[in-house]
Amino acid sequence: MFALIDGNSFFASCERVFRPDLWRRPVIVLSNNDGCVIARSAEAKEAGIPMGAPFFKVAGLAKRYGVAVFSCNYELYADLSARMMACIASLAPALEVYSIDEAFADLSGIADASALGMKIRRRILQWIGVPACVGVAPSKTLAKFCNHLAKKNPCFSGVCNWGDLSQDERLQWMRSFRVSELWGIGRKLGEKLPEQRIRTVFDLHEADPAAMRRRYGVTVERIVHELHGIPCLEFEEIAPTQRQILRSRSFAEEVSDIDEIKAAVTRHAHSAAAALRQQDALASCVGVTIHTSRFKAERHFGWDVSSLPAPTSDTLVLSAAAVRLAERIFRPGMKYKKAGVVLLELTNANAHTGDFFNPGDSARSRALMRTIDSINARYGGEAVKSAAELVGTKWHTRRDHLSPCYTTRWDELRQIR
DNA sequence: TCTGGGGTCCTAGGACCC
DNA sequence: TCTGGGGTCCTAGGACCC
Repeated sequence: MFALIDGNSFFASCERVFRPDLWRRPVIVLSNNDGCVIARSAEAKEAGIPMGAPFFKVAGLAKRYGVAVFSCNYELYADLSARMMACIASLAPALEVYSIDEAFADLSGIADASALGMKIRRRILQWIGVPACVGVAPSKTLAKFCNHLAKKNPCFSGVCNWGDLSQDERLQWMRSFRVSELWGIGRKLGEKLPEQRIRTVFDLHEADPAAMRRRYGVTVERIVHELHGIPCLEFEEIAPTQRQILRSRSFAEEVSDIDEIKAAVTRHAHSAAAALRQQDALASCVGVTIHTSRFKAERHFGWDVSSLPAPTSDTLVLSAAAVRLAERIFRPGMKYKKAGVVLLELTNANAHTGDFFNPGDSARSRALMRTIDSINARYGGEAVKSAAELVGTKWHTRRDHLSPCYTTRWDELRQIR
């Protein structure tokens, strides 16, 4: 049996943890650069604010309903997420962290899964302050579906166990949900399947797996099996190693100055390299993207990659390569809105065999990186950075509604008088 | 004026091997 | 000279997830 534990409106709930005055008010959280709505409390959904809407289009609506608006405070969400995962791990035998707000737990051998689900939910609410729902079922897809039921239907009190439902109830619930709401069915399939008279989750459950495979590929065939309780997706307690690391951000304002582009690219290279070292990996290849706005007539999507002489995790090597690429793809006179750095061809640092003529990172380089990482861990992610990053401010990310990092910065602790 | 960021998997087709 | 059968690797593009 699998359980899927999922924080409700997670980012919005995180913003409420230290703000009891917001417990009944509508809350929304915006994407980077205050671009789009990416999380909404139940009250904000009721007010009619759509998911993914550009903020400038719903700002009037938000004001009218007294919605509390927040810029994305990823540092806060990541810390509360880690606490939530630790809390689940204190009760569940094995955990697969699926995303920042969700985890699968392996409940094989648990006698009363519903009772455990209730306990997990209560503990997360009490220890972390975030409401969560639990779905329990013999496959991941059904666990997702049950979690969805628990979220939408108060009759489940936050925990829905497939095993507790009669066959009639199961079919009834499957008939009442559109196929497009199912995990693994996205926009395209959600449009294509109804053309073949597959409109509800029940219709897909009744479909012939072999025919589904022929028409839509192995992914849809697996979903059909999973709906019958035949697991096709494995429980992955140990996350597979990442294949690429990407850092990119939109700019607050358009940028035409190559030095500001280089400042942004340097920042992203620093951040990506830190993530690389965090997972004990080396990169053999680095790529850079610079984009003008998608919404303007005159456009340029610049992109190039270069191979490094030896696999490395040295920020200075990676950022120098990234800056060279940026210089190569930059077109004078274009107004850029976004830049990114991607690290590719990742390998495990501990399994790496050096090349006699190209030994890669020196002991001196590794010691320097360790020192930078430990200073940044203690004093904040950008305590040590390249002087190149000090150029300009247009490339910075807009974050006009940022909340304090209540749990990770001494000077932003909540004060109570 | 203002429109996010970070990932993975699958498939088809081409190039190449014996 | 031409052909059949079996295989791998790489890439681009599409689709999906949160």
